[in-house]
Amino acid sequence: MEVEILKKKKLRVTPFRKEVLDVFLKNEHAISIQDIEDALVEFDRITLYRTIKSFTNKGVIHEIVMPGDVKKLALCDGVCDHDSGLHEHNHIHFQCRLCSEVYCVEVDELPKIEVPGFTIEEQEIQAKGICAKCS
Amino acid sequence: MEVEILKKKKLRVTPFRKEVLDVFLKNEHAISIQDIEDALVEFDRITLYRTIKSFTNKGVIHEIVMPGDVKKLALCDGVCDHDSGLHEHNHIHFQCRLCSEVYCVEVDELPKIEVPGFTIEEQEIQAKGICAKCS
DNA sequence: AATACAAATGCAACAATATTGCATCTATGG
DNA sequence: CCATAGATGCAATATTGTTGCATTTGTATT
Repeated sequence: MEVEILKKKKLRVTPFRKEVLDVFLKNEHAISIQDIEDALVEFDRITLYRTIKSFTNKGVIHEIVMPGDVKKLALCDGVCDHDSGLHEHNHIHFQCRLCSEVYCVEVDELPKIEVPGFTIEEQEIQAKGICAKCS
Repeated sequence: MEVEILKKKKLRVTPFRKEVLDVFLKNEHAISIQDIEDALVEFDRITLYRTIKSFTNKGVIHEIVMPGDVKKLALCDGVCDHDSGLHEHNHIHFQCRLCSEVYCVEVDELPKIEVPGFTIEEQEIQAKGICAKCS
């Protein structure tokens, strides 16, 4: 599983990368760098940061920053494959007011915003409320 | 101007706070903490951080984090008045791909997203494209 | 299977960003 | 004008992220 994901994105397969990827695969919600550190038994912090950067650049994961919260990371759907900026997501980022977890939620269609004078090329939606589990 | 804003939000009026508020009033786009530091002649960095925190808590300003960019700050419309989380904005956050500036753009109506199982209470939209000036 | 080489790792040092404690000062309501 | 809660300034420290460099490892190629 981890191997296929890495190979598909042309990333070299190493034990450490598989471990990091495992942490993402074991969580259905977005995780913080601290969460990853807690899940790993022994690791080098610098290598972790570089791994995260590689994963982000190749579209394996993407960053999510909810207002007032630490940066979180989540697996991409498989369509992301560029080096910076917003990714082509068909999902919104949702944070639950009760459990504080951040989820990437699939939506059929994102509404198109129109703003006079501005050309909108990409957009992302961040929402807060109550998640399915806490309802 | 600065005094009214501060008093309305029940914040004590000090020379430093007026200076910081001035920096916001002089920019029509969101600014980084670095931008504020550059605009001030002599200041205490810790006091600046605390001022920003007070302003944010009282809804004078709000944080904007665009993917891959540093945190930026912008004045609130006047409707924000709570201590954390998303604010009740009627605008979207827009970053220009060319000049990199971040703008809060007023929109008549934000589209409502529906997600089965999730109760969405607040939402924020982040967009990228070309701004009015760079068009 | 051996090899060559680009890429990843691990360590040290450091840079940027943000917070806490505490003593002092000041804006504001009475 | 005074009392005092809140703001400031300084020192120390925490958190988060980066860079350089020597060494190791994964992968494609022979």
